[in-house]
Amino acid sequence: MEPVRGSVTIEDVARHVGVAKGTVSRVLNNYTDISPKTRERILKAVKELGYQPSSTARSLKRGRQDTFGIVIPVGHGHGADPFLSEFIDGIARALDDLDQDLLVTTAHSPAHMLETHERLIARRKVDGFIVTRTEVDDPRVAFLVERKFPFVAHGRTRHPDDYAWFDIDNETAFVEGVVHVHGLGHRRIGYIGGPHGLNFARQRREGYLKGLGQVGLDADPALIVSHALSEQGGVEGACELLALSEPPTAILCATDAIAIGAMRLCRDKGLRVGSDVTVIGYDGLPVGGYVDPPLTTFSQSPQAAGGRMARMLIDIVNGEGPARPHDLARAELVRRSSDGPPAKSPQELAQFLGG
Amino acid sequence: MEPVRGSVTIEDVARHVGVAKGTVSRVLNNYTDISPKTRERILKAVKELGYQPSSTARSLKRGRQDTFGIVIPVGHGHGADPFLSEFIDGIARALDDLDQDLLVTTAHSPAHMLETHERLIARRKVDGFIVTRTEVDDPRVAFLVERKFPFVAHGRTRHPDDYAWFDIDNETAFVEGVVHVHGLGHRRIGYIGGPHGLNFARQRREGYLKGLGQVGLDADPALIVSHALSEQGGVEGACELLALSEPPTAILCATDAIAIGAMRLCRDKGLRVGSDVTVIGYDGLPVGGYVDPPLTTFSQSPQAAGGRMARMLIDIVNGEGPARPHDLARAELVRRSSDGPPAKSPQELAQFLGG
DNA sequence: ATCGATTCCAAAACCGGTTTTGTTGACTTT
DNA sequence: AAAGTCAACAAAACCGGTTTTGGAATCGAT
Repeated sequence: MEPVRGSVTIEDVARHVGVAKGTVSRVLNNYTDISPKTRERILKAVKELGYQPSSTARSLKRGRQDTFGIVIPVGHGHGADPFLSEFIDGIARALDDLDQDLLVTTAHSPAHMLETHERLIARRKVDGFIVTRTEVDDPRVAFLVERKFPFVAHGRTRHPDDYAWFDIDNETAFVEGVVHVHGLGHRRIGYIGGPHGLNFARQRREGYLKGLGQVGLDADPALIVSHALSEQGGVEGACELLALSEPPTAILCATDAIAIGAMRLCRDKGLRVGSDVTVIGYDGLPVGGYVDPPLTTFSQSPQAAGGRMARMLIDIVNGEGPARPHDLARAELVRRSSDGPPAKSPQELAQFLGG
Repeated sequence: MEPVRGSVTIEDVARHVGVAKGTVSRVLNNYTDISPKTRERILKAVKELGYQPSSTARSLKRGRQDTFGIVIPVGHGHGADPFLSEFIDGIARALDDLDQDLLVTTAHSPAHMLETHERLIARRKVDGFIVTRTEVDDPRVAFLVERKFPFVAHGRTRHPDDYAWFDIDNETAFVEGVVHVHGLGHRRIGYIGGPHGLNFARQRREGYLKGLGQVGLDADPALIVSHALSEQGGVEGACELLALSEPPTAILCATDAIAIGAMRLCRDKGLRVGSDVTVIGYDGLPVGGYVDPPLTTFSQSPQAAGGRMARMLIDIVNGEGPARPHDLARAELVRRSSDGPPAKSPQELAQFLGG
């Protein structure tokens, strides 16, 4: 059961030229102590024989895999996260330029997730990780920090100084969101957030509150609700907000999924989204362009984020630049059609819904 | 610049127990020529020291990487293919059980794609490939067949006997599609297809034609149009079909993207999709559930496909089962709301559109 | 008591690279 | 002319596993 070993090795090249294999290696790695003549002959032979070094052998000696890992969470049943696929796309593209590869693994539970990281480290399959969807107390981050294993996290945790991260300025985005709808004429502005455990959810809520302060509006606790980060959560959140005696005319949602659910409920109640009520999401998911009306949202270009993080990670692994780089990117408001000046006052809205 | 070599090696374990490292290896690989006593001691030490073999070293000797590769096409600008992300999800899940990993790479052109496959083979980073979105004359398939490198293709090419594939029975699905809308009462049934170069597009058209024969309808060449596999293509296709003097009341589309474009055009023309005109897609993309009305489509569960292909590939690499397994899965009609009995006859439709 | 067969394991070879160490001849230097 | 330098490469060690080879101890058979 001999494994297929058809490929040409460095030994073949060396024999073909009549030098030691170490010499071939030195040429290929741009050492300077080889005469130009020999160098040429070796390079020629390499091309002729179509030699490519075995990354396995090279890894063994150098202790580097030229591979990064990403572990994506997969739920029971519910499909792949559309954000992640574009994110991975961005990482892979950037890595292609850097001659690195990306190992993608799935995990179905937090424990399994940790286990997978551990396995990939122990088996030495990757040089670093890209950690997605960071939580406030993220066990993966804690684990990797403790093991001193290179990684870049997408999002900050409770202790953001301990490691490298790339994040979106969630807070500023929601400040802008509030200012934007305030500018459109809205005065009752609601917020549907997610579980407080998630860091970005907390930051977005902070931004919402800060924005209110900035435009001189008081925060009404009744206008702030928290639900699951899903369409269903959006439905429930909107339902709760619209049941108020003085309902909001604009609803800021922590994610696009929530916003889509909220929009659906509004429509079901007979409201025209974009005039009767403004709904704004966050994520910039492509699906937001397909819903009716197309969703106005904050976009953070998953591809760009992935690419940036890949480059940060390689710098870390190479020991270039700061050991724990931080990068805060700005989300951009993508105006589609789910926002607009309020067509009804909160009172009229309540009356309409009541009748 | 010494690379981090903190991890415990097989040598450490051997020294700790007082045996040769070969002996440790034999225990770990379940050889039978080690006494139970020694075996126990070694296993205990392995657990104590938390030893995990280096996959790199193991790969070097065994010539296997326990890694499969997938190269995904990325276009200029347009985002990641939502089908692919779920597909990858399915593969990664299946591989997790099989103790394999998945290397994901991107390619921005057919040439780059070939080059990437070649690089991964030459560098010996993967044991096999999963090839997505096969074309009728697919250079990747030709290349891999010629190199005799293990792979499983998603879809058949012109020479389907030369290699292993997993495919959806496109033809049968479209036969069913025609039978379905015929059962709803439609008699003018149109078809918007894609470029003939794509194998699945051809098969779907065949199925459409066969379905017409089955229900006793004549094929009208005017009802068959080909456009790009995109929303824009769908818009153009529907535009062409609705301009006919006797337009179709049902439109079968080769992909969901096309169907979504077609639906949009119908709505823009004032038609109610699901009653005035029936539109059916193919792919089962999640986005189909968000459009208005939700799209009726044929679904092929990307996850299931990915999982199945991963298992096929590992059998091939292990030399188990047939050398070139084939698997044909059935697509399922997911009825949402874009189909229904025709509310208007073709004549009424033409009149409505003309007026 | 001797021999062959087993059992169990040590020692060494090997995978294909990279890196360290050693060697040779040419070229300076005093 | 002897000693020291340097350029240019060969040879060997090494990375951490797996596999082959070989040998000592035990055992049963003759």
